[in-house]
Amino acid sequence: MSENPPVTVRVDSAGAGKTAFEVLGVKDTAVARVNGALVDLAHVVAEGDVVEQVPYGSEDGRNVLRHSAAHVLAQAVQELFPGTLLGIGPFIKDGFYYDFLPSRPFTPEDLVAIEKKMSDITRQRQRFSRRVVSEADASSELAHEKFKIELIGLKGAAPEESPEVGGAELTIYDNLVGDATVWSDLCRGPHLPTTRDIPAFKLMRSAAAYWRGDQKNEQLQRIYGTAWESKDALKEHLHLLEEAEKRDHRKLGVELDLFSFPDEIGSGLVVFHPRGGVIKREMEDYVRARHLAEGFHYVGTPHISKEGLFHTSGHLPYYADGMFPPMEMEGSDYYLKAMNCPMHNLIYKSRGRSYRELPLRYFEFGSVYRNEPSGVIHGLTRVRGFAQDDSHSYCTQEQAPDEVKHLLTFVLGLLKDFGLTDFYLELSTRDDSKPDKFVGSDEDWATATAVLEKCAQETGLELVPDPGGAAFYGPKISVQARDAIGRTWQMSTVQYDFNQPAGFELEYQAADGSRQQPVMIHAAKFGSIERFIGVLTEHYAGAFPAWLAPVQVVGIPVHSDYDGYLHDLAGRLRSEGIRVEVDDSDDRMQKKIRNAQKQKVPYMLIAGAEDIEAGAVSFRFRDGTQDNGIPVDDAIARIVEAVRART
RNA sequence: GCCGGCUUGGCGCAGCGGUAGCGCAACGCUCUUGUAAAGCGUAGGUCGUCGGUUCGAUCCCGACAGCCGGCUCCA
Repeated sequence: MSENPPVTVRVDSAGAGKTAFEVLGVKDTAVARVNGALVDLAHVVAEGDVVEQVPYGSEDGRNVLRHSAAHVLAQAVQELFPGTLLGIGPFIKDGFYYDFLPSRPFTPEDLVAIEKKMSDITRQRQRFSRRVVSEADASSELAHEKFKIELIGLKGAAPEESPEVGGAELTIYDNLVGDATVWSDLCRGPHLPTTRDIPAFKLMRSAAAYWRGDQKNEQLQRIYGTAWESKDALKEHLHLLEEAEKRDHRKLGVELDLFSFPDEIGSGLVVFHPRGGVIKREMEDYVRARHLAEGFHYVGTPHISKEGLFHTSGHLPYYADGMFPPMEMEGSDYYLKAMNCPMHNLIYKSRGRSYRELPLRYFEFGSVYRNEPSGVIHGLTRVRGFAQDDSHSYCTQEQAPDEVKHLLTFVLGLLKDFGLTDFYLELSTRDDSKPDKFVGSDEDWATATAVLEKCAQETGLELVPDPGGAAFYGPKISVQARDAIGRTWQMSTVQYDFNQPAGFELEYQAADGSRQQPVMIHAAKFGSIERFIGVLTEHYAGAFPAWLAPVQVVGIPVHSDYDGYLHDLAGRLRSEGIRVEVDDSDDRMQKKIRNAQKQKVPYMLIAGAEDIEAGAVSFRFRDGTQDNGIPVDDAIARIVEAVRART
C-alpha cells in the first residue's frame, strides 16, 4: 500500500494534450483516474481535467494489475495452445482468472508451462494499447471467438457481468512489441502501461466453470492466478494461504481426534469422537440454556414423517430435489425431514391457541437430512445430515417486527459468546422472474420483506442484498460472520413465513373472539451445529477457549515420582467439573509438553520438587508463557474461573 | 450433478510391470528432575473396490466409490 496520499493534478493549458502519466509525473502509478473514471496512463488529458494517481497497492490499482495479468495469461495460453477460445478474464478477490475453451483440459504441468510463458511475455515489455472499434468491426475481427461475439451482443445489457464490454464504447486492447501487434483482446480496460509492469503473479489452479455461471451452458476451463503490487505482498498472501490451510477443520479434526467421516456410513455424514463430542455437548448445553432464558420451549420431534406432512408444508412440491428419496412402509412413503418446521407446526396445532400465548416459541436441535449434490460436500461446513438449532416463533402479524428484532439481538449475542464479533447481514428476497420457485402472494412477500429489511437496518450492521436467495416460503435475513483470518461464513438465518401457517391452517383466537392466522418466524442461530463446530475450529485454529476445550488441563510431572501429587490435584479439579488428565506415561517431560502443546490444551500444570515443597504448581500456557510456583488453591481457582467466565 | 486431480499400515509420506518401505503413533524393555521429540526392540498393509491387458499388476486400461480443487447449489 502506498504511504502517501495519491497525487491529484488539475490540468492547465500547458498540460492539455499530454498523457495522464506525464501530468502526474509520479512513480507507483498503475492507472489514472480522470474526472472520476479509471483510464490508462497513456490517456490524453484536456484542460480542466482532474487527474488522480492510482497506486499499485490501492484497491483499484490491484484490480487493474490483476486484470492485466489475466490478459497475459490468456495470451500465454493462446500461444501455447493455438485454437483455444477465450471466455472472460476478470479480477477477483486476491487475484484473477481467465476462462478458456481448450481442445483438452489443462494439466498441472500445463500450468507450469503457462506460467513460464507468462514470464516471457512480461519480460518483453509489451505495451497495452487501446483501440476503439465499432460493433461491426469488432464482430468481424473476433469472428472466430464465439464467446466474445456473445459478449458484444450483450453490450450495455449487464455492464457488471464482465470487464470485456460495457461503458459507452467498445474497445480492443492490442499488445504491441515495437509497432507490431502480437496479440489482441476485446476489453473495456484500463490496463497497466506494459506487461512488464505487473509486479508479481502466480498461477494457482485450474478448474471447470460454466460459461456465464449457468449450469445449462458449456463448461469452460478456468485458470486462477494471484497477482500483487510487490513480490513481498505476493509472499505474504501465499503465507496467509498456508496459515489458512493449517486451520482447516478437516485437518484439525483428524489431528485433534474430534470427528471423522467414515466411508462406510456415507458421504457427508459425520461421527463425533469423544473429544469432538465434548465441544458439541458444551455448545448444545449452553445454547439450550440460553434459549430457555429467552422464552423458548424445548421440544422434540422425529427424523422422518409420512409424505403428506411435506405436501402440506410445501416441501415436496418445492424442495423434493433437496430431500432424500422416500422409503416405503405399510403402504406409505416416509421421508427423512429436511426441515423441522412442519413438525413444530403440528405441536402448535395440537390444541387451540389463544392470542395470550403469543409469541409462542419452540426450539430444538432438529436433525435434518438433505440430498446435497456429491460435488458440494465439504467437511463439516456442507454435510448431508446435520442438526439445526432451530426455532419457530408463532406470533401475530403486529408482533412480528419485535419478534424478528428479538431474534436478531439474541443471535448476535450468542455468536459473540462464541468469540465471533464481526458481522454483516444479508437480505435474501424473492426472484420475481421465477414465480414457480416461490409460493404466496405478491402483497404478503412485500410485507414480509419490508419487516425484515426494517429490522435488519435497525441493527446498524451492514446490509447486503441477495436477490433470489429467499426460501420458497418467505424472505430471510442471514448473519454472515467474519472469522479470525477474515473469511466470512453464513451462520444464522431468520425467516419470515406466512405460507406455512396458511398451509397448515394454523390459527389463534384473538381478543375479539375471532380466529386469526399467526405468522411464523424461523430462526437457526448457528445454522447447523456441525457447520458451527467447523467454523469455530477454523476460527480458533483448534485452540478452543478453555470452556470448550476437549481437555482443559494436562498435569505434567517433572519426574514420575511426582505423578501422585498431580493425580491428587487432578482429582480436586475434576470435582470442580474441570476436564483434566495427568500424563503419567513414560515419556520424558519435554515430550509430554510437546504432546499437550500439539493437542492445544489450554493449561499445562507442571510439578517438580520445588513446586511440591511450596504446595504449588507451575502453569505453562498454550502461547508458551509460564507462571511458576502458583499455590495449588490459587491455581484451581484460576482455572475454574477462566472456564466459568467462558473466556 | 459437472470438469480435472488424487486414493500405499491409525496419521504424514517414499516407491515401482517381478506381489512393498520411511517417520510419527501403537506395543515391550531400559531410561526419566524444570517448559516443544530419550535409546533399543516388536508388531501392523491381499497398495480404495470390481473388472480387463500381461507369463506376471500396487504400478498400464476401464467402471464404481471416496476424497481434494473449482463451477453450480447451500445451513
